[in-house]
Amino acid sequence: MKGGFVMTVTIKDVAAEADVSIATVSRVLANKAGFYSDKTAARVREAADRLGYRKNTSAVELVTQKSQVIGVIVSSTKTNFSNQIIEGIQSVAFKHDLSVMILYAEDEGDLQTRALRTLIGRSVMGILVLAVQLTDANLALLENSRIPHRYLSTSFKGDKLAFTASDDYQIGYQATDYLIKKGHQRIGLVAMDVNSYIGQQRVAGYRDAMKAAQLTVSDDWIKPGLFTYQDGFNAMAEFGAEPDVTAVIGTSDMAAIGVLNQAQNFGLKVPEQLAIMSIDGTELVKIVRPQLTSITQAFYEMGQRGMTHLLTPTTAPASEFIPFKLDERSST
Amino acid sequence: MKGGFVMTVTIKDVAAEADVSIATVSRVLANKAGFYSDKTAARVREAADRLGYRKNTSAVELVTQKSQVIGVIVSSTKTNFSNQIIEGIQSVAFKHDLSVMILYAEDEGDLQTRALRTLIGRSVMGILVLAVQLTDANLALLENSRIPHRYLSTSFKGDKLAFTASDDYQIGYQATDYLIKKGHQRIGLVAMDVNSYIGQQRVAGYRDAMKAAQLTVSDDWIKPGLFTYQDGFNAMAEFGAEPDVTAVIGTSDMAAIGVLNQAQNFGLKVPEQLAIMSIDGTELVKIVRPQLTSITQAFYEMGQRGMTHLLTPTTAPASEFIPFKLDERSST
DNA sequence: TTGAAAGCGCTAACAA
DNA sequence: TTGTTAGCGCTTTCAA
Repeated sequence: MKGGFVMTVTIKDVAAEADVSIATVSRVLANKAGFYSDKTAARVREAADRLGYRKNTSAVELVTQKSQVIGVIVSSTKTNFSNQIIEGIQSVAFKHDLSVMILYAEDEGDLQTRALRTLIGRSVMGILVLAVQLTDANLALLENSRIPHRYLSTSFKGDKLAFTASDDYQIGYQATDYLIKKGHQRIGLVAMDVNSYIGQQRVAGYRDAMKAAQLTVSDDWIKPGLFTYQDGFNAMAEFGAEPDVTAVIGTSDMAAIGVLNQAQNFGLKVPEQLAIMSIDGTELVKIVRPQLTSITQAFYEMGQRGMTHLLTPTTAPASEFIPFKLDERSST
Repeated sequence: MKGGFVMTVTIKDVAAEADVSIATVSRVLANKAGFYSDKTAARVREAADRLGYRKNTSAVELVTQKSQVIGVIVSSTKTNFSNQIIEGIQSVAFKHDLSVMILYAEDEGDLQTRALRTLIGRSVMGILVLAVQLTDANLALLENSRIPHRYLSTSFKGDKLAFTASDDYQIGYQATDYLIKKGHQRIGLVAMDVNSYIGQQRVAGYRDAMKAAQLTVSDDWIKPGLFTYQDGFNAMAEFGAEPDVTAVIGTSDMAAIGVLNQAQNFGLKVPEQLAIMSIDGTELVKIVRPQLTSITQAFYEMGQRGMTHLLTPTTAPASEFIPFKLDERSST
């Protein structure tokens, strides 16, 4: 009460100060409406304020056996659009008074395991896995955790795993179809990770669109990578100064910009001599010249909807695709 | 033991399984070396594995009165370089077996308060405030929290607050000085937030460098903003197609790119008719054409060092500047 | 080297 | 509407 150094003030102190029991304090502070009178509530809140009381989260979580935290596992490298998704997540979390705990991991086992264990150990109330491809072992770890979870910006075959993502097959298909309608018959597709389901789906969409237009695909129009700027740049370097294709789809914004820069290094006019389009549609496509036509994914909404579904498992669809759009700009 | 549904396994179950007391289990699992024999330890660990035991973080934190979590408050808008800083933080956190909890906030009171309360309520062991400018009330809240904390990528006058940042005065000075040495005498400085200490310092450095070269500054060479692409773009629009300046410093990469694009819209040749340089030096400066000369900040290292200092308060300097470098590219 | 037991701060029966 | 009390799962004296 008078002592020199600051003790942490507990519910007990507040109870004493307000001259009620700790149970009452607990009820008031947890807003268990109906279980206390207004006067008491006021007294308690005043006392709490006066003492500078802060609820001890660990204690609450221990006794309730759950935490008001949503865990997000995100790749640190593919963070170009992750921010937008996370903002969407945060916006919903804020409304529900939840905290968001973000952990970085890669497409690599150790960090994933570590992140997962951290989250599971904290009994977070939900886990969102954002654009990272879990190893089989970690997938099992998560699935067995009994913690509600959902994958964002990653889709899976079948309906075992719940995800909220863009339909990458359709992305591949429609990007290609758009270019075909523009008159292109020889189209490159570059920098996707063909070991990922996303990459495979985009390729499949691309191939089907070509086939639907009765166009034959040459295998070296397809140049894999890891969605990076450098992969796009290198892919274009392989196409050369007199490319066999008249249009190239970069499977990420950075990749498409890589293509663009290398094309310009070759002296190719975009879009006259080479059309380029991009998949993602972050702000980056607007800061390069010419601005890139893009498949624009609704990342913010993806975060919002994924988070919302995580919180309402009963009404949520098992999995869901978020619509994307095609924004025509100056590169096609 | 046999029942259909999975109960959460506690230290007690492990103790029974290994036929020791819970105290022993606790000691083994907390690696209190010297307080148990090797055989016992082995038995305990086996039992824990067999049962799939996971330590309950809330319980640990409740009893030890501290958590193995570092809280990071970050702006969601200025996230261009935040990722790099966060990666630096994570790398150190990983080594020390700490979790990092990232909360988004803005230069706006409510979200800040919320984020701060969340962190304080969890008794995190440290807080890193990353490039967000706390309001006075929230500054007080944090300072009074008794939780170790540090500001990253933000500096302050005086030595009250501990920070790890770049020396923005020097950044402003050296960027300007470099252009002067290149022969420029009329230099613009655009898009910094002049309400922020960072912005003020950069302007001060700029002015002093000009003065040192006996150059007079015209006030409309200085065009404030919020470090955004649009601010850079607009600033250049104000300079016009026949700008009064021969060089412009964008106070962020995005701002500088805005300047670049508007300059090119005017048909100005860069760097021949207008030199442009950028402050930050993220990957963005390399994907535009021409590539931008930049003051390159060591963000990753900033995160690493800031985090390290947070963990070793006794040996850490009160505040520290992280060296930056000047990378000459094609825009000057 | 091990065990018994107290207690971290809080919630939630149960009673009153 | 309020109070009493039994834990939540763990760490840490204290004793053995």
